[in-house]
Amino acid sequence: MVETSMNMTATLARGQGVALWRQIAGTMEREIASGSLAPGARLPTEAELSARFAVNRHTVRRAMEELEGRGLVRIEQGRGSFVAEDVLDYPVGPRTRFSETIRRQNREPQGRMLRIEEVPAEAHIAEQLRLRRGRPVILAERLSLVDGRPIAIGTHWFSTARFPSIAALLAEEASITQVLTRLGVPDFRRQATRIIARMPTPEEATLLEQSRTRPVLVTEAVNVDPQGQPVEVSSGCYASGRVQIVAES
Amino acid sequence: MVETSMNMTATLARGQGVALWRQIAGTMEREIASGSLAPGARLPTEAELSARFAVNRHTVRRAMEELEGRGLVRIEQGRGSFVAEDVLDYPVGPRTRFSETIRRQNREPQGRMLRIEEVPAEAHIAEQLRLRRGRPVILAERLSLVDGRPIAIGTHWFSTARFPSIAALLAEEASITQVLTRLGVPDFRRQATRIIARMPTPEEATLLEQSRTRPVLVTEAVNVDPQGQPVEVSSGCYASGRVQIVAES
DNA sequence: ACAAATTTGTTCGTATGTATG
DNA sequence: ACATACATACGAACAAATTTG
Repeated sequence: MVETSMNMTATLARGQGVALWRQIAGTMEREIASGSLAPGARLPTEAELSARFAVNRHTVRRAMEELEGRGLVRIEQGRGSFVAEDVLDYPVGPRTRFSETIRRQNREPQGRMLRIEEVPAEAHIAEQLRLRRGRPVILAERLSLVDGRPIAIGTHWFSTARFPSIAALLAEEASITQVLTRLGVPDFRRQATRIIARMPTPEEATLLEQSRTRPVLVTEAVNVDPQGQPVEVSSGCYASGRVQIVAES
Repeated sequence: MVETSMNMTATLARGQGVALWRQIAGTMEREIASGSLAPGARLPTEAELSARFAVNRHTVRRAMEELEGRGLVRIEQGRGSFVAEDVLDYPVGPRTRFSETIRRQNREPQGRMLRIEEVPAEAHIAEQLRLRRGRPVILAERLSLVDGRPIAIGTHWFSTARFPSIAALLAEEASITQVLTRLGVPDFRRQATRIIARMPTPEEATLLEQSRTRPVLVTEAVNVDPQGQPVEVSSGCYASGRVQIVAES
């Protein structure tokens, strides 16, 4: 149970021409705007709020509906209500680069390499890299964070034959772009990005600090060099609710 | 219980240099390719297959893994295995038009209008149409089908002030593009498309003939006329698993 | 809301055949 | 001939997800 006694029973102006639910919504909006309720923080339950404001639960619900409609809170049946976090725009386009796009939104991008392995190419990875199935490929998996919150799991496949030394470089250097530059591919372009939705695996949910009942967005794309040769197959698994993918036209 | 006696116990060549699981995979691949197992059809259970081929369940599972890896079947824990249906590519770009993109994939697009209503504009719809909140807007909701299968629910908002007669036209004519042409907007362009994933509402799941435990992809975009004036806010709710969104670069 | 039945997923263990050096 | 590694195949038990009653 959350300690709520710090909030003394709020006094509302009854019969003064302003509906109680509007006063409640206004009070909560101020608390959210002031930062005393941080983004992502859990709000008191409807029962707690109705006790605090000494009103019926329906009145609180009307106020919460208003706040949800204005995008200030997020209400989840069976879980609770939460201060809305601003969703991050994740643009996809021919020159999609993680760090740049994040910094353009005045946020701080970070990355943590999860694993780098050499594995035999699965059928569809091999096809896109124009290799034979089973050929060795380097698989690099990285967790991307923004402002300390996990945002996406990126998985990248490279041909070992084309980039024999890439594993070591990836281990040192965080950025895929920089690693490819050092390997003689200073420029590459993203072809079509395919986007699907699915439920996360337990590991994905843990890494993304996300409920297992909420879906993830999954992208897949091939990066090609200026000669049109495939350089990398990359896949991203995004925490839905914290990210929206923006396809620029 | 499904009647399986029509399939007599298949005879596999043991000890002839071809692994049993490969023979099983080959047999099932032929049955799928021949069309005797149609796309979307449920395959026999692992238990039934292991009886049919007189092998251990692991051996059947190894064969199924192979087929899944090659994209021929889809295996779902607790439900069963199914012959894969090809996912529909749904491109988003500046000139996205439902019917054209579907026909280009040699499929038959259809549409069914679900409702046309005049409602007050919610905050974010109003903002994108550059109206004041609460101003009347026409809301049109349509189910899109391809080859008879529901694919997406499209919702469209238009300013009543700008298009006073649009409701009647939408009721007659299926295509948004044609209706706008007749209203003096022969050309429009799609700006950025935002894409998120979420769980469907019960109504959405029913309309899309989809399990409520599978997510949907939701797109939102604004169409603007050549002068840059917003013409329409449109949102699409896509059955994940039957469709993938393709962002062209 | 709960329980049962069905179906796939995972993890043990055991045994055998085949390719390699 | 032998040792080793690897793929194949079978068996049992249990876990997890889904559907049905």
